[in-house]
Amino acid sequence: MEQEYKIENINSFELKDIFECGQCFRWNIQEDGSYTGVFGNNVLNVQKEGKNVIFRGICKKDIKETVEYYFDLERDYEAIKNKLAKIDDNMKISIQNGQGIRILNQDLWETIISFIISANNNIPRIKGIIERLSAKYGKQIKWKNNIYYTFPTPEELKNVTVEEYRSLGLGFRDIRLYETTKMITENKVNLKELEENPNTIEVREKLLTLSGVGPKVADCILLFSSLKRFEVFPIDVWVRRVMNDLYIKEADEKKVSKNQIEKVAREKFGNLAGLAQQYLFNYRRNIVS
DNA sequence: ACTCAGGTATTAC
DNA sequence: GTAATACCTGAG
Repeated sequence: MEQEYKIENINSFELKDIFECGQCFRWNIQEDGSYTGVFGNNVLNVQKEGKNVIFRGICKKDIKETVEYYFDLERDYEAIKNKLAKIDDNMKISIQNGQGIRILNQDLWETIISFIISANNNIPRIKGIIERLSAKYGKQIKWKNNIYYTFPTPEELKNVTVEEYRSLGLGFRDIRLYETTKMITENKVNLKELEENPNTIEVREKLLTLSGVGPKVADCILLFSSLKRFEVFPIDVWVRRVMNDLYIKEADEKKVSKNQIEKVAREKFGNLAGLAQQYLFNYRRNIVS
């Protein structure tokens, strides 16, 4: 049913920072600068007016609760930013650049599949693949004369063949999606157990058994899904670049080892490494484009 | 024509 | 263990 919810005088909430910091793929900017996206069985438009935010759309449950959970509104990002900004000037500048970042509570299954698709791929193509996947196998939601599609559940992908994935433009990731879906529907990996396990090392190990999930994708899943592990530090080409530029300063960034980067991240950022990564990543990407 | 993009799996030392 | 290599696809 259609609902609306407004929050006045909000801090640490900027649409561009949240939706374009690399954590999600299904939010799209509209002509008026607002963003519309699908998550769970909901379609929402998010609009910022001054210091107020307005959420409108089709929401299965109570919109206030839904939004508070998904947008991580309970967390004190001001406090986190203050803490990180004290570390050094690099963090200070990065945070200034993306002060409105929030880490979304995204569905674990959707995050797993999305980041498998992200491997050695670019954002426009990742988004296109996910939309086609949803349009073909997800459920329709109608809102304001538009049709949106939910992200397909494991059951909805259960009988999809490798060839069908290939036809959607998955490329060499087709087999990974097929195998991972199979592992999950056959309960080789139990997502509920992962969500309930407080041991990050164990959860990570389990994620790594999934086809197409390596260290980087596993860390993205840990950080960007409802698993919400802020201590992990996903290292992709951009993070490698920014960490080398700011801290390690090796002439050839490709020679910097992953361990080296992880060590610096742990020492500098501790259990907030994931958040620090997000500010740095966002900053480095913004100064290029 | 050729490189590159949010890496992973496989193979070879 | 660690290094090298192939890999769909489409945009620039």
